[in-house]
Amino acid sequence: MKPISLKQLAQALNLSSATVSRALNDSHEVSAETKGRVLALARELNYEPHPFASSLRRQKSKTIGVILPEVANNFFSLAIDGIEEIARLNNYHVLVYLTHDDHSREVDIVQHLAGGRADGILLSVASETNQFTHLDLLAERGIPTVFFDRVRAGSAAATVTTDDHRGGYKATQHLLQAGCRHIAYLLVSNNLSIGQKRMQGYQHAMQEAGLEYSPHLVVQGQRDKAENVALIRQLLEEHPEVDGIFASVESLALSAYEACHEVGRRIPEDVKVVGFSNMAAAALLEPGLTTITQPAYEMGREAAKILFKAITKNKPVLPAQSLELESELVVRRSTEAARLKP
Amino acid sequence: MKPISLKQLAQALNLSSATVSRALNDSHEVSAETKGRVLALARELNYEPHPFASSLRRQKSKTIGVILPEVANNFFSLAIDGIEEIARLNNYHVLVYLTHDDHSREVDIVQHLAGGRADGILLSVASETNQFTHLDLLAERGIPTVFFDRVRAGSAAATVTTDDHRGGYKATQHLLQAGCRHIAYLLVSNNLSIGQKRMQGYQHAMQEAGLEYSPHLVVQGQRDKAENVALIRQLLEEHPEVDGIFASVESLALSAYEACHEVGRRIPEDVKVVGFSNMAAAALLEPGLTTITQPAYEMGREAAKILFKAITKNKPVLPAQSLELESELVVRRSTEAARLKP
DNA sequence: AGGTTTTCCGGAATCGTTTACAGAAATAAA
DNA sequence: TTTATTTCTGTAAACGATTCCGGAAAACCT
Repeated sequence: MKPISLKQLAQALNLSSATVSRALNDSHEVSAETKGRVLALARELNYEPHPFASSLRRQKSKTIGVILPEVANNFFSLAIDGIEEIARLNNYHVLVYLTHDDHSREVDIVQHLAGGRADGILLSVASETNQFTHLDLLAERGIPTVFFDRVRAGSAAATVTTDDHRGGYKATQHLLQAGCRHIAYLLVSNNLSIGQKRMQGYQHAMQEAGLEYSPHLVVQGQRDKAENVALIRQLLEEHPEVDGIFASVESLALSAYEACHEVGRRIPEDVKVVGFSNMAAAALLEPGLTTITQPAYEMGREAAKILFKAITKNKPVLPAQSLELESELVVRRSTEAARLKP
Repeated sequence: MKPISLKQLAQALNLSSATVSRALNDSHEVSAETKGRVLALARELNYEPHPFASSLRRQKSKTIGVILPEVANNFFSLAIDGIEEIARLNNYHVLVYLTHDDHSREVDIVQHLAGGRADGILLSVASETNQFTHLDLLAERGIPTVFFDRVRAGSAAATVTTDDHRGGYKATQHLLQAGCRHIAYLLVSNNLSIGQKRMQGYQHAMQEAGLEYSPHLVVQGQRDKAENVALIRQLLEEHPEVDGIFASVESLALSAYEACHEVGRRIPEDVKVVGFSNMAAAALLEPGLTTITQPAYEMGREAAKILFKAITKNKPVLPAQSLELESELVVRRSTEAARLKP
């Protein structure tokens, strides 16, 4: 019933548990012969060390914690995929926690993890989070932390992000080139790093084109999807001049599509849409959605790699290790310029 | 630097660690007064019990393992969401592992988890898996296991599934009603429970309509997406009579769309498509995809609930606890009958 | 008062490993 | 041959909690 313990193994071999432990850890101070005997029986009896006993003694959990706002989201799903891959290569385990963008939940989780359950943490902050005192605990405890995508503003830790400013700029510029003049910006939260940076890129492009930035064309989404559709719909009705929409996150791009349908605005003829997105089906939408696509899988991998470098070297992660990966503009029909009559 | 231990806490209070432990666990054999003192200082010093020490002694990991084929998939993402929710309510932690449909990986993971790292397991088997000896270990060790969606055929454990047979039947019947006569069936793996059951539903409906089942119209997908598109394309070219496609998993529905585009078959005029899917954007595809939608979030929740019932009662999960939830046919334009000329 | 039961607390063993320390045997050096 | 070194193994003390016992003090009975 219960798995076999090292002590039992030792008894069966007429050895002390110390020797057996050393043999299993391939220590140099045990003869080749006994090593062989131990390994043989261990394999035969299907022995494996109890993870927590080992963790307790070594003060290593062999586990990392991943804290995400949500997982029903193509970006985070792909990121988890990358993270799990690197963790597996390092023989580590992955605990996943979801904040659902709730700050107090984020604090709870971090506090729990700081208790020794994880050797390191990958974090994409909740949109509600604007206080970061809970992260000080991690620093005190010396638990390396890497932020990814949604990062802490002036953090002392490493971050893995995409070129959000540039992405916002590229998206907006693309809309401008397609002929848009009144471009709305949709974001999910004002105190989120990504929302701000992407917006700066948006403003930058607008300014460069000699267009003035209008706060009325900026819509901040809520957590509820139906509400977002209503908000965008309201925007379109109150501002019929809007001829372009830049959604800084995937879900808002979809809401924009729905809102346009509802109020009868055709994409791309009346309104052109571009959005940050990692949706596999972006090309199959009606019409195909022009996207700024982040290398989500690679971001997960890279963030995990940085974390493991810190864990294995037992050093804190330095901000200097931060990485900024490039996002890609994928042009599809949602931003197609009006067709010339043949 | 290091978190405070129970022993230190006891010392500071001039109490034995036994008493402090009991106080923290709200034992009846410690006076209200000392209980108060302990709790107060514990809170002040931000004490929390070391998870592994506690786990080691109590032989409870407070952790469940979730083994999935992949996470970049709307169904599994939603399921994780539900699982995490229930785990949190039970003060449990969630380890996530991905098999990428690799059997040997599944075996590895299960063996690791059987070592005591998890108190229970939620499993959606890899498509490669057709041997289940690795699961016997879990039974021996008394680790409760609940399968969900992709289940073991004649398993002795509980399962949470959707009415796959009925779903397949409904999908096919819907295509038939829309006028299809040559319906192709796409599945991901022949030894997967879901592929088989959904196919039975398909065959059932075909038979009921007096149509004969043709193995040539059944396509088994590979792991690679591009390959799937090619396979479906080949099907469409070799069998121009195909006027309906039923994709038993989401990714194949998308591949079907692409294949149709490539060979110039219009949906729904030439070919109608229906697929199992949990894509949020199904309605926004070109054309909107008719789906059989599974209650993925609820399935995750229910599977987790069953698991926790077993964990807290320390009983194995019984097959009798199995649950079959209803899937829903959501009709969209991809199966719209040919319009009558006005 | 004497006996019995509660109430409350501490000592020490325990969970299953790892590792500092020590010591015996074997080998090398003198 | 004696001494120094290497090679191997074992004893015991950790890691940080929980819990079985046992016992002192207080409270409850006659």
